Amino acid sequence: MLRLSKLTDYAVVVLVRLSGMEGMQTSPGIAAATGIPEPTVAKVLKTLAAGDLVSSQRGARGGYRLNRELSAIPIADVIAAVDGPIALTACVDGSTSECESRGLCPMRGRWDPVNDAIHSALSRITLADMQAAPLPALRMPSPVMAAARVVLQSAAE
Amino acid sequence: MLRLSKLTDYAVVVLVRLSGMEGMQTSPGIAAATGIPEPTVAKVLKTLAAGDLVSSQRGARGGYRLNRELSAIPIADVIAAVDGPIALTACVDGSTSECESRGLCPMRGRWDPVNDAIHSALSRITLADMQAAPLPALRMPSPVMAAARVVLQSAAE
DNA sequence: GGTTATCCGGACTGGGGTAGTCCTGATTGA
DNA sequence: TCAATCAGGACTACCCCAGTCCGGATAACC
Repeated sequence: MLRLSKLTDYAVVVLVRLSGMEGMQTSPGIAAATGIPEPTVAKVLKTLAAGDLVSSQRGARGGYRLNRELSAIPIADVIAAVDGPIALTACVDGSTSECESRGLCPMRGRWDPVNDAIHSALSRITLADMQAAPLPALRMPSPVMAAARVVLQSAAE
Repeated sequence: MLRLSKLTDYAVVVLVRLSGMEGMQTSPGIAAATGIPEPTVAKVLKTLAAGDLVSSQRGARGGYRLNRELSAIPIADVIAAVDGPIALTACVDGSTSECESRGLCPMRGRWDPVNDAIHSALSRITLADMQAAPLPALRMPSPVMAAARVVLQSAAE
């Protein structure tokens, strides 16, 4: 199974939460709203700020806010900010360390097309594509929406 | 960084090696040819046999052989055989365990489009695409091939 | 039928990486 | 000046993977 760090999952949750509210939001506030432990939220936000996805404001009444809309944030950017460059193996992510069986390995560099394919796939999906009506305080204006929610529910379980 | 288990990388090397030789091959033989430790090769081969990518033959003069040609093996199959189902997060891989912040998490099931995109990207790339002329005993029939090798070399480093 | 070569399945362990916490300092507004 | 908040780093505990090892089963050869 391809594994994504849990922090990336948290990052998506946090970013969606940020987009849902006006103005600045503090990490304790986001933690309370999402159920993610506060120190972890702070860690994620700091990482996202370093990746230029959010801006921070220090001091009293400070907090974080989104730099771009969700639809302008491909999931690849989030993964890159939290987990580093997108690559499947250590062999091909630009590391300079030598592979132990370098002289015999017939696969050197061959993962590149795979990495490219994944990167382009992830670049085409934005957070807006992943976003849906927030589950808490859900409004159901129509039976269609209710049906949609059932589908989403079962897909998630 | 998306991480692929090292075993998957080994699996690709082993499968390419299997395709390069006629008849049965033993795990010690493959280990010697690839530089991968013998117990690890055996482990990979057992996993691949369970995934129906290779067939095994017990007893003296036994060994392993490919079930299909490289061009008929998408990399997605290899990953699925070695690492399990292709999914980015534990949330969406069919596990029955509950997410700790289930009621608040707005992302339940939202990774599905991402997983689908990655899966389809990986299904389009076969081992034949990743294979190239084996580096040991390399033949260079034309300057074009020599130039190609330089490109592959630099891409791998 | 015995011997040899090989695969099979599981258990075990050490190391690396991640998640999560904590602390100290810097910045800003009241 | 004080309180609220972010910044940056260090630290620890835990989990998972990589790699090894062992006893057993199977098949070919002599």
